[in-house]
Amino acid sequence: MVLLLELQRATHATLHHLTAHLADLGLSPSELNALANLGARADAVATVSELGAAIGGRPTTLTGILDRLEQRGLLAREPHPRDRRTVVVRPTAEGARVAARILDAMAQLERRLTPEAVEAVSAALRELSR
Amino acid sequence: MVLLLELQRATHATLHHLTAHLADLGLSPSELNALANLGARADAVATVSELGAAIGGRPTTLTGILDRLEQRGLLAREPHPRDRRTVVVRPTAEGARVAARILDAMAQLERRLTPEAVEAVSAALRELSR
DNA sequence: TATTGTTATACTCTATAACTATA
DNA sequence: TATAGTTATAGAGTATAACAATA
Repeated sequence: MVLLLELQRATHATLHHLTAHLADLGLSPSELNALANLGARADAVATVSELGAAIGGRPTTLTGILDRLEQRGLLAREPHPRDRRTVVVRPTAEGARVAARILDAMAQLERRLTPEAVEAVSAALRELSR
Repeated sequence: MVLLLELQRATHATLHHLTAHLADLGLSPSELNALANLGARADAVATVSELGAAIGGRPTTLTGILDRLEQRGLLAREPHPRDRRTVVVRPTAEGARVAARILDAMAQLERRLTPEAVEAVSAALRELSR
């Protein structure tokens, strides 16, 4: 088998698993991904550019995703303290709870693998993403 | 880091790499994925359902993707010899050449990893896709 | 001049449900 | 009755280019 084809398939399958498991949230795969990425950060805060880099999305895509998450009260846009061109994104209290739920569901799937396998896959994925 | 977030990121990054490397083909990521999956099969032939399962897409998505690939002369729809409800999809001669190019670009990326790493990742991805 | 984020536009992907033809 | 694939519709993701505000 070709690894990249398996990669695409696994991404589809895990995304489908997550959206089904978290269907009551009514969030799209990209919305789940964006909120989870934000929740996984040390301070749960990022600029739009940083979040775009983290999820592999373009600024134009981010705008729509963030609009919907903001409209649902899951995150807020704030001005950057030092650069007034930049927008900082921060989860609300409810957004943080939802992010924790998503990360928990992801961790549950991850537990199918041994810690050694997780580390090996992680290193390989970083190498492919270079 | 959360492995599933890295998985999403790697999928985006590799897809972006491939579409840039094969920009002259003018194919969308899903079209590349469908054609490569078809080319990776032993006989390069599949039903619409089989291809949908392979790329993690719904029948409704497949219809559009296959329409465009057919319109470009890269594949043909044929009746199934035994079940007249079923449609068999087969690359044309040009489609087979394009599929080979896509698979070659994928293999090139894959060569960044050792064969052992490829096998480890492959096993882990199958486990996550279950 | 260059960068951040948004808007405008057009195309592609996705999900749901309804439909046709066939089994 | 059930299944394979398509069509219809609406919402979401994507790329490109243009834009305003700021650096």
